[in-house]
Amino acid sequence: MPDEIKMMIVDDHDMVRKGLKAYLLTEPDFQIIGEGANGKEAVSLANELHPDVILMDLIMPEMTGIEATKEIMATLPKTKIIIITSFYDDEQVFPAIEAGAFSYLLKTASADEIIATIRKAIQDESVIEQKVAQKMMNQLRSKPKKPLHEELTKREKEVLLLIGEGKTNSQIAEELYIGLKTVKTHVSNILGKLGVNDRTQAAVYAIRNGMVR
Amino acid sequence: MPDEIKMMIVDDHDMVRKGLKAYLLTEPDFQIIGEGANGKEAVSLANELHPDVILMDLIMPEMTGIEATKEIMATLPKTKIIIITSFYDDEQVFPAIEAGAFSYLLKTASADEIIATIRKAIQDESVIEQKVAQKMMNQLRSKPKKPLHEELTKREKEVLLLIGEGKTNSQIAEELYIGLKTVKTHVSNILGKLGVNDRTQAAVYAIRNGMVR
DNA sequence: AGTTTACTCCGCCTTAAGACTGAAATTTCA
DNA sequence: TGAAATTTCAGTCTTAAGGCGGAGTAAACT
Repeated sequence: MPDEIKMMIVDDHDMVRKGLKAYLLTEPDFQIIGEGANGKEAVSLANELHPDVILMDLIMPEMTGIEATKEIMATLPKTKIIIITSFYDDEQVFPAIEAGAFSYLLKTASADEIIATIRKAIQDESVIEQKVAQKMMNQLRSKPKKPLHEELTKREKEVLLLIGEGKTNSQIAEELYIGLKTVKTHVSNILGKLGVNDRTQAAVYAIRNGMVR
Repeated sequence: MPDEIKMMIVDDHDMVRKGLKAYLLTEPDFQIIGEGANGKEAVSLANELHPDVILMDLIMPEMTGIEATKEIMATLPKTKIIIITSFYDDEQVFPAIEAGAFSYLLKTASADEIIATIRKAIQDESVIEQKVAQKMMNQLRSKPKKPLHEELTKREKEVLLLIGEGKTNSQIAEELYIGLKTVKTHVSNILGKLGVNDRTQAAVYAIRNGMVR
C-alpha cells in the first residue's frame, strides 16, 4: 500500500494534537489533513476532507466524540474512526462501538501501538486495547444477559439523574410532580436494572458512566 | 535571566508529554531534564534532578499530582509546580494550591499561555486560568464560612471513601474492624462536616472532589 | 383486536440510616 | 503535664428506603 493515508485528529487539547502529530509524522505515508477541537468541527471537517482515518477523543465540549462518530458514520460510513481516550471513560466502549467507532485505544498507548492500529484499520482490522477489552469481558461475565445495564426508560433516567444529585425520594416526587410511591417504584426498577443494591451505588454508577452532570 | 530553565514534565500520557515538549522546545532557554508518568516517578525524579519548574497533571495512576506536589514541596520548597490538567477537575484547585502548586492551567491552554506561565513562575508570579478562577470565586461566594468542607480526620476519610464505593454501614464496619455504631458516628460527623444530608450526597461530593477513585 | 411496555399508585413489612446524648480510651499537641 | 482532638462504642428514637405483590391507564407495537 504505497498510497498515502489521509487522517484527521480531533481532540480539544491542542497539546495532545501536537503530541499525536509528533507520533504520526514519523511515518512517511501518513498525512494529517485536518485537526478539530470538538465534535462539531470533526463532522464538518470530515464532510469536507473525506479522511481515511479519524483519531478522535471522546470527552469534548460542544459535541462528544460519540455523537460526532454517529453523524460521520451516517454520511461517510467508510471512514475508520479510532477512539483515543483517557482511562476514565473505559465505560464508554460499548456506546462508542455502537456509534460506529472502529478501534478503541487509551491515551496511554505508545506511538507504535497507535501507528499499528491505524495500519490495521486500513486493512479492516479492529483493535481494542487489552485493558479495555478485559474490562469489557469482566462486565459481560458478571452480567451474562444484561448489556451492562438494561435499558432505562426515559422516566427512569430522569429519576436516576436526580438520585445522582443526592435528592431524596420525596424531593424527586415534588420535582417530577408524581407520588412518592411512584418514585419508589421507579427507584426499585432502576436498582434492579443497574444491578445495584441501593441509591448510593446507583448514584456512583450514574456519575462514573457519565449519565449525570 | 539568560540562564537556562530546567523543567520536568509529569503526565501519564506519553503523547501529552510529547505535545508539551513540542511546545516548550521552541524556546531556546527551556530545557527539559526529565519526564515522569505518575506521582511516584515525579517525586523521585525531582529529588534527583532538582528542576526549577515542574509541569504536572493531576489525575495519574499510582500517585496523584496533588500528593506528589505535597511531597515535593516538603523537600524542595523552591520548586515551582505548575498544574496542567483537564477541565473535568476544576474542583481540585483548592487542594492543589493548598498542596503547594504555584500555578494552575487547563490542558486547553495554548503554547503561548504555557510558556508565559512558566516565565512568570520563574519571576514568582502565579497564574490561574480565568475559567478556573471564576469557578473558585463562585464557590467562595456561595459558601462564606466553610472552607468548602471542614477538615475530615483520617478515619473519616477512610469511611467516606467506602461510602463513595456504595458500601453500607455494616460493610464498612466489617472492612475497618470496628462496630456498627462507630461507623454511624463517623458517618454523622462526615455529613455534618461536608454540609450534606445523607450518604448519597456525600458519595457524590466525594467523587466530584476527587476524594475517591 | 390483542399484547406489550411504560407510567402511575396502593398497602404491608423490614431494615438501614441518621439524629441526639453520653462517655471511655488513646493520641496529639502545646 | 494538661488540654484538645480522635477514635471507639452504647442507647433511644424517627424516618427514609427498599422489597413484594397487586393494579389501573394509556400508548405503542403486532
